Amino acid sequence: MNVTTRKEEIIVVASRLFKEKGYTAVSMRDIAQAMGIKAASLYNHISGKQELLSTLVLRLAEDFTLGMEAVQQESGSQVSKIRKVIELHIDITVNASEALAALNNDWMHLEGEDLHRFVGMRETYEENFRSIIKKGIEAGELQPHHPEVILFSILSTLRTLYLWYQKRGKLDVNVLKKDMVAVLLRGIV
Amino acid sequence: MNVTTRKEEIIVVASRLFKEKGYTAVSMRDIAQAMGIKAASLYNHISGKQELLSTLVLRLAEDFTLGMEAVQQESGSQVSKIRKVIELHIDITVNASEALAALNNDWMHLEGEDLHRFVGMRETYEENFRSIIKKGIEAGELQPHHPEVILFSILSTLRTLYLWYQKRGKLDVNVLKKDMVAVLLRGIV
DNA sequence: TTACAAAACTAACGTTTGTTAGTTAGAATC
DNA sequence: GATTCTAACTAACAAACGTTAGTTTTGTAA
Repeated sequence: MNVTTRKEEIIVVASRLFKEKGYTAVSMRDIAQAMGIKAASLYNHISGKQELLSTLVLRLAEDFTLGMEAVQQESGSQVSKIRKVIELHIDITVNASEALAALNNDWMHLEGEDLHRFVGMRETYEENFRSIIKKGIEAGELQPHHPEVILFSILSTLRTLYLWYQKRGKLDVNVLKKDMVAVLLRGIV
Repeated sequence: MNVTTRKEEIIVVASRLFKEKGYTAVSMRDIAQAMGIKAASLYNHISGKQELLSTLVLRLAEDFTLGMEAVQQESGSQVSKIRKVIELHIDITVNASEALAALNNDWMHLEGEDLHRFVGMRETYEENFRSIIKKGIEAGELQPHHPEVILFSILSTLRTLYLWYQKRGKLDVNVLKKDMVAVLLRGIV
């Protein structure tokens, strides 16, 4: 009994290469070489390059969607929901930092229904987040800034967290959560 | 006398395509078609695809470097320097939003000395920013959070500004500056 | 030992890629 | 009017691409 299938191994290797050079710049021969086999052998396990991308991206997109739905159904304040969203991003980043690169940079190379589905999920996600922020402003919990500025200030930081969170030594996840919540909610001055 | 050279037109078209699909996914035939000419004709004006990328990226990188040097030589508080950096990013974003995509996503496809130079410039830039933040914390101007968290929270938002600042209608540049400074410095609660 | 399935291989395919060479039409300069 | 320059063209190249077909090796179960 093997703990991971060969297919899963390919996906892991591919996500690492995609992170380094981007989906288009990585060839099937690159992926094969990184696994010590020939390109044609990959096709015993996967249907093609596109499957690698769509698996990586859509899996993660569903994690985000489910996480956001859970947050949405909570009963606390809007600020506490935002805190939950921040923690959601950090949790996903910590154990899927490679695949996040594909989600952020290569989603536009999805094809057909996969592309359509991803874009829909992303729009829904942003709309849910925007709704939390607007309610927070209405309730007087948040400063009355342009909601779009608030939304994308937070989201930009969370989305690119994968690029830097592991660069400088090991930031403990809980410390990171605490610091990021503080910085994103209460600022730095 | 023409106000822009043909070469400059190619660079503009290329940056637009690079933003949409990424450097590797854009072919010379794509660029040529977008200009209504054949791929081979491009070579009357440029030396190759790589020149397009390095021109786009290094030009912008120098803008950032010069801007940061100017900020560094100011005499105000560290917080006012950070405010200047925020404004610098917004100014560059507003009139070079296409090229910023290449700088953010495709710099790794630079070759040889160009790659080396870019990475050096980016490291210096981050180091200068980090230094401002550290001094700000020491001086008691900034909250004593992990400097790395502060640095990349701000930088992530500024670097991906090009992705969203023009999506929702026209945000006036000065309003945008004011809002972003407020959100990034003082938070949202 | 045989049988079977999993996972590798070699060889090749049709396309697309960036780029070069050589040519041509029109405008500017002498 | 002859010459030079600019900017387009056609044709073609070698290399790299994703993928397919058919074959061989390897490990497991009967």
